[in-house]
Amino acid sequence: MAKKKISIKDIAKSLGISITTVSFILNGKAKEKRISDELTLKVEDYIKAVGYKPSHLAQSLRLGKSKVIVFMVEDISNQFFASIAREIEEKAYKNGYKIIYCSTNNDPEKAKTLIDTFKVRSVDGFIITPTPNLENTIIDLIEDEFAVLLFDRWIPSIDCNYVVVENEKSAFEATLHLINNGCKNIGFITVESDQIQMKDRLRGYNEAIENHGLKSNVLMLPFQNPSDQGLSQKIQLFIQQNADLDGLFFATNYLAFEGLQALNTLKKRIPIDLLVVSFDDHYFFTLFQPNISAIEQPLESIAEKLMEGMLRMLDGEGTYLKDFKITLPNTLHVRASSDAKK
Amino acid sequence: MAKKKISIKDIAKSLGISITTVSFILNGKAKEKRISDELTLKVEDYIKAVGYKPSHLAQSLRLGKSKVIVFMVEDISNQFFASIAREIEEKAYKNGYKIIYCSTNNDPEKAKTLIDTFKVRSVDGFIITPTPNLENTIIDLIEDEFAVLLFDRWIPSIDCNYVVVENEKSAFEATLHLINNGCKNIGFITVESDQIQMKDRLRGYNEAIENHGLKSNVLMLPFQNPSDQGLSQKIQLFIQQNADLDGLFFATNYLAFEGLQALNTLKKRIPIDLLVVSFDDHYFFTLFQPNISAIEQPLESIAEKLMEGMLRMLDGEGTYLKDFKITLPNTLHVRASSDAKK
DNA sequence: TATTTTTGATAAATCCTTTTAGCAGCGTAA
DNA sequence: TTACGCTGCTAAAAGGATTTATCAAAAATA
Repeated sequence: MAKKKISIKDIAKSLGISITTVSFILNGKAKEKRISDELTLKVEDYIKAVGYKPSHLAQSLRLGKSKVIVFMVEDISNQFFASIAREIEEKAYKNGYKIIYCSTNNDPEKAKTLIDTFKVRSVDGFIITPTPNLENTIIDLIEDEFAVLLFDRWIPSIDCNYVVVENEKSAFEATLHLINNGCKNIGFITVESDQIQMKDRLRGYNEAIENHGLKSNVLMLPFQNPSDQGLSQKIQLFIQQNADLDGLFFATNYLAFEGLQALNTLKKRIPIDLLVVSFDDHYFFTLFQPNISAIEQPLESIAEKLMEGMLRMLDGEGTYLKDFKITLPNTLHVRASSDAKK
Repeated sequence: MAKKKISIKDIAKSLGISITTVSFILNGKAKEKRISDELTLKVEDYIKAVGYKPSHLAQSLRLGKSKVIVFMVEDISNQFFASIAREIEEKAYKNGYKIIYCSTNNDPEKAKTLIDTFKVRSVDGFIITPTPNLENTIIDLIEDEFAVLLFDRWIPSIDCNYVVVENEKSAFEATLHLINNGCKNIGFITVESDQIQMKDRLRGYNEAIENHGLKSNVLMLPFQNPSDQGLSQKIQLFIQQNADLDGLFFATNYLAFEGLQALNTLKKRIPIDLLVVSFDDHYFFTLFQPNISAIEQPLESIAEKLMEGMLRMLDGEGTYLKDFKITLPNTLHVRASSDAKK
């Protein structure tokens, strides 16, 4: 027994006036369009009484704006992305926008397909963690005047707005922190990937190492699904082959988790045998014994900046924002795992 | 320089035929509507050549279906919900549906507001983890002939389809497992909540306890944001006040994390001093030393069933599914934390 | 040849809104 | 009296699709 949805036309008919008048009143243009106060009030009362709500579909069709933003990440079940999703969602709803999400799995083909799908679904904007080889798709998007914002990584070769963090600087500082705590042989464990944030982290590490005349020692793991097997074993092997390691820096938290397993298996004691620090802080790092030092990305600021940029594009300044290329600072949390005084 | 979007009308004009014909061909009704093969081919070629894609907005408006499903959970940044989101998303896109997500924070007012918002946005279906006091809102939803599916918890007082897990049975079995491993005094740590899944877990625990003539020992923590402080201290106190505890059963994983902190602080050794088991398995439980036994919910099956139900409602059987009230079994993973033979 | 059927296509209504252009009616100024 | 401006409201187009009802021409039947 579904209540038939009431439309603007029904209201007009019931009140014996025109659709136009109702629409003007609905959109707060009564004064501007010289609708009498008397009629305005009458219509407003009636609308409230019947609980009329305009159809957003029809509005979108008419106005060419859907108030939908696509949030496309590598994997929505990843804690980092899920947390940002949560913040974004909050801010979007507050401003009358909805968020549709999708995961690329870092697969360029899937990303392209998804973007194509959404282009024709008349969404207004895209917040994207780009996969490799996505340049042209993103260029098209911008040319088609969609609002586009990259985050987590950006694409140097194209002029597209983004919100990222200081990967290089923080990696530099974390490495420095290990050095200052007495490490002479620091291993950097990362993942084989074109992702610019990963390259930046490696660069930061290498700079600090070189600055102090140390030897770079990098384990580059194949890019694969975090839940895949074998990562831990590979890290184990690396540690065994480099008996003189006295520090480990993990380029992201899931590598650290695997690494901690490896250290456990090898009966290496943290921070006695080795100091440990990781990029991407995680609740679990404070649960683990000893607590693991980590670089925390400012999730809330990232989300804030993303929505700020989106809203500026969508609600006013148009799809091109001059210089909305934002790099946010991280926070290094020093915990027991890298505290030599322990 | 945005390419102007091409519409069905443009195609008709370019080809000198009617909109109707184009539409019929687009919808695969060429044969049925006796459009000649020759013309059909010509139109299809043209459509491919210009890369025309129909406007989903217009289709939705016309057909009254938007191909959008709302996924409303307590908190999308929670690993459990995020993981299911990921699975749902995958299956939805495969079937031409989009997923809009939102988090209620378990706040009934926020939930109602969100549902109201989406009702007028003409979404087709709702997948919901209900907050308290949501009965009437959900009844309205069903009366308005939206496709509705509850999950994680359901509402006994209303006839609404759902997908949940065997909370009572699994809690019973986990408690039994502790008993069989020699526990005489098992503490159950849960959260003050009307949520039916929490009540069921408590009931399962109590049944097993009573069955074996043991004493029920429940710590009911106030419902609050997991990141709030003080949970760990409260658990600590509980453990100290019950010196004879030899087993702990956590009703959900974030309580276990807090509890593990507490045990750490108190220098309690697992599984020597206490056995530990938790509801809701988590990656960290296998990372923690010793590995923590836990009950794993079948995420993929849950997502599968949810989408199966949704699709049946949306693509055919209509909004009322007879007896789609599904309870899925969990898996108890016995690990070092509850293995007395250790 | 006259009538009916089939074939191949289309006009127009509909979904619900926004917005431009315009229409009466009335008072005022010339 | 004529012209003009203002007031209060509305008709109709547009946005992009689907679908019902209809129509002309050709083919089949009587």
